[in-house]
This record gives sequence, C-alpha cells and structure tokens, in this order.
Amino acid sequence: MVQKTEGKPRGRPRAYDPAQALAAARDAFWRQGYAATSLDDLAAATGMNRPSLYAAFGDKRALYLTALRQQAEGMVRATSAAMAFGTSLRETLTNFYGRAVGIYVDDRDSGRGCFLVGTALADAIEDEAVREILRTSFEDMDRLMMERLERAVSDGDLPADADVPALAFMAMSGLHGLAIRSRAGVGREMLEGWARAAAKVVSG
Amino acid sequence: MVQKTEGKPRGRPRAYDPAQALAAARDAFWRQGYAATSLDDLAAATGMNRPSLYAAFGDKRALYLTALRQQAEGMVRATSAAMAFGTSLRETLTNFYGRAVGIYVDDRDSGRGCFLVGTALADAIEDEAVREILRTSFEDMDRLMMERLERAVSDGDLPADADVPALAFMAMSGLHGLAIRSRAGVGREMLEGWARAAAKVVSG
DNA sequence: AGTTTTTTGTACCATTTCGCACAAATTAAA
DNA sequence: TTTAATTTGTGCGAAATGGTACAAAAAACT
Repeated sequence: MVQKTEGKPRGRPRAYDPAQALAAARDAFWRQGYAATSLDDLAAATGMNRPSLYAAFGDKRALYLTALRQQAEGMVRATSAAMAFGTSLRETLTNFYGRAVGIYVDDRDSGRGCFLVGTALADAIEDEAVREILRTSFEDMDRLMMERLERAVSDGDLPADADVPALAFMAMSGLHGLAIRSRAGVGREMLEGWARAAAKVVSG
Repeated sequence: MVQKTEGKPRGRPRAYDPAQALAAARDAFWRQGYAATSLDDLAAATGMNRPSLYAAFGDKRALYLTALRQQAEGMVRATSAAMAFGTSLRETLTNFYGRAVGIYVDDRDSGRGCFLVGTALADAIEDEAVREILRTSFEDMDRLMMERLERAVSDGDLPADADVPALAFMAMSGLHGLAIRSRAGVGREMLEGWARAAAKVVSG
C-alpha cells in the first residue's frame, strides 16, 4: 500500500527535505571522514538542529551507514549502467573512467575521491557493518566488470585466451587508483589522462 | 659530530624505546585511523603516559605526521628495492605485489591494508601536510615504476611501443587495489591470487 | 651526601562531543 | 475555538578528549 500523497500529516511540517539533508550530510562525511565529522558539522551542513537529525536518521553512525549504503548502491548502479554503454570495450571503459573522474573531482577543483575508498576504508577494520558494505559492493562491481569483459571476448575486443578475472581486478583497480590520486591532490587534467590510460591498458 | 654513545645522559632514564613506541602508535593509527585514535589509545598502545608522549613526539597530529612520513619513506624505499629484484619484469612484479600483501595482511588474518591509503586518505582533504606526503610519495613510486618498465622495454620484456606511463599508473593501481581489498576484508589467498593477476596483466 | 637534570605519573582543566529533555511553534482535525 | 499531533530549537548533562601543571622518582655529577 502506498502512502496517500494528498493527505497532509497532522503536526508541524518539516523544515527540511530528507533527501537533500542526507546528501548534505554525506558531503560533510565525504570531505572529513566519519570520525572527524561532528554532529555540529552535520547540523550546519544540513541546516537541521540535532534533535531533528536524530528523529530523521538516528544517531551519527546510523546516519553515516545510511549515506554509505546509498552511495555504495549508487556506485554499483552506475557501474551497471556504464557497462551497458558503448559498443566497443574501449568505448565502455573510457566512459566508465571518465564519469568516475567527474564524480571524484568536485565542482570546484577540489578532488574528493570516492566516498567508499576515501572515508569508509578508514573505519572498515573496527566497524564490521562498514567493512561488509565495502566488500559486497566491490564484489558486485567485480562481477559486472567480468560480465562485460566476457562479452568483449565474445565480441573479439579481447583475445580468446584473455584472463578475464585478472583483467577485471585490474580494471577495478584503475578506478581505485583514480579515486586515490584525486583525493591525494592530483589535478583534473592529469586524472583524465590516467583515465584514458586505464581504458587503454585494460582494453589492450 | 656523532653523540657520544658512552656518556649516559644526566636524568632519569627513559622507560620506553622511542622507535618501538612510534611503531606501536603507528599500529594504533593503522587500525583506527587518525581521528578515531584517542590519546588514551596511544598511551595504552605505547605503554607511555601522556606527558611522555608529548615530550617525545609533540601533539597528536605531530605524532601522526611522524608515523606517516616514516611509513611513506619506507614504502618508497621498499618500492625502490623491489624494482631492483629479479631479472624479468614478471619476476619483479610478482615479488613486489607479494611483499605488499605480506604487509597488508597482519600477523593474524586481519587485513589492515596500506597505512597511507587506509588512514591518511581520509584526512587528505582537510590536512594539506597529509595530502602533500601522499602526493609526493605516489609520485616517487610512479617514477620508480616507470624506470623499471622502461628497462623492461629495453630488455624486450615489453613491446617497444608499450605505453610506459599508462602501464605504470596501472601497476601502481594494482597495488592500491590490493590495499583496498585487504582492508575491506578479503582473505589472504584471494589477495595472493590477485597479486599474481596484477603481475600478469602488467607484464603482458 | 647533596645538587642538578631528566623522566615519570597523578591529577587536573578547558573544550568538545554525543545525545536527549522539554517547552514553544505550527499544522490538521474535532 | 479547542484538541491532538508533530517538528523545531534552546539548552542541559554526562562523558570523552586534547593538553598541561606539578610533585615524586631516578639517574649522573660534584
């Protein structure tokens, strides 16, 4: 049963948009990491006060996990879409890495990298929930990449004896390399060059 | 002039070994990241009390930066040594990635990944000193890898028209991929398989 | 033995942080 | 107009955190 969209709820209306607030909180975590982002930071970023934050998302860790899960699912979905783009393998990967750079580099020149690699990795050892989200997301993306590479073998874009699992690991590693370099302060042009390099090496 | 090793200093002797204490502090940061590691954690890990920590290493950030610089230099040195190992490129890279997995996976099965990627990356955006250490270390390792790949071209291990900068980026990305996967909870055997995969793909 | 020098360890302080209680505010329903 | 329901915002409180003061301890020097 879907909630009636017409019937307005009873009490005082929300002063924020939940999706927008979550995105703002995610961006705060994205820049500073989980531990270094305080509730005051999150309140300032979202424009909400703390009790509203709690009512909407639970405590700080729950909010982070929500943002992380959303981001992880978004990455898997984006990978799935990218693997369906283009005809040749080269075209697919060029688009894939190019879009990744677009996400990793902010509107300003500030490189923020990948949310998963740049923030969740730090907490992965101590927080099993975080680690599991990472592990399964990477697994999913690996599988999507392998399926695309197998198709490339069928299409003749890759030789018949290509080591698909090995190539898939390196293709995903190219993505991680871009995420790491961008957060380490490498500029956009250089990243775009490396993006082309990764597409070239993997597609042979 | 070197300090006389015989003449003992005047006051109460230290109850800790500085190098050992630094290694213990580094390991605490390694597992939890910078922000999530408290001074109490560091005191417990090193066996020192807080005033001694301050006298020896300065404040928390200075201690972290010392550990980070040491680790970064160690990685560059290890890369340099690995590039000189073996005769064929395949041999060099197999050793290189294999040793990396040895560092990334703890004595226990607990994967901790790379200190730089797993902890410093999270703080890289807000802390310029951290970001610079990352950027320059990666630059140094890139250069070392490129030199090795150029030698491989001369040796005939790579085709004459090989795109050495592109391959070097992917070779380093393979390393980062191993670091990320190990921290995300992938087991040792799978990491070792991927290490072989990376060596195979890069060396052609 | 006494002085000087250096480290240790307890104890403390100021600030930050997370989380929540509670009243005021704002809306729909009765 | 009153009541019920829901959110907001101020402000509190307990705990944790980074950092330091200061006396006791432990060594060498005189």
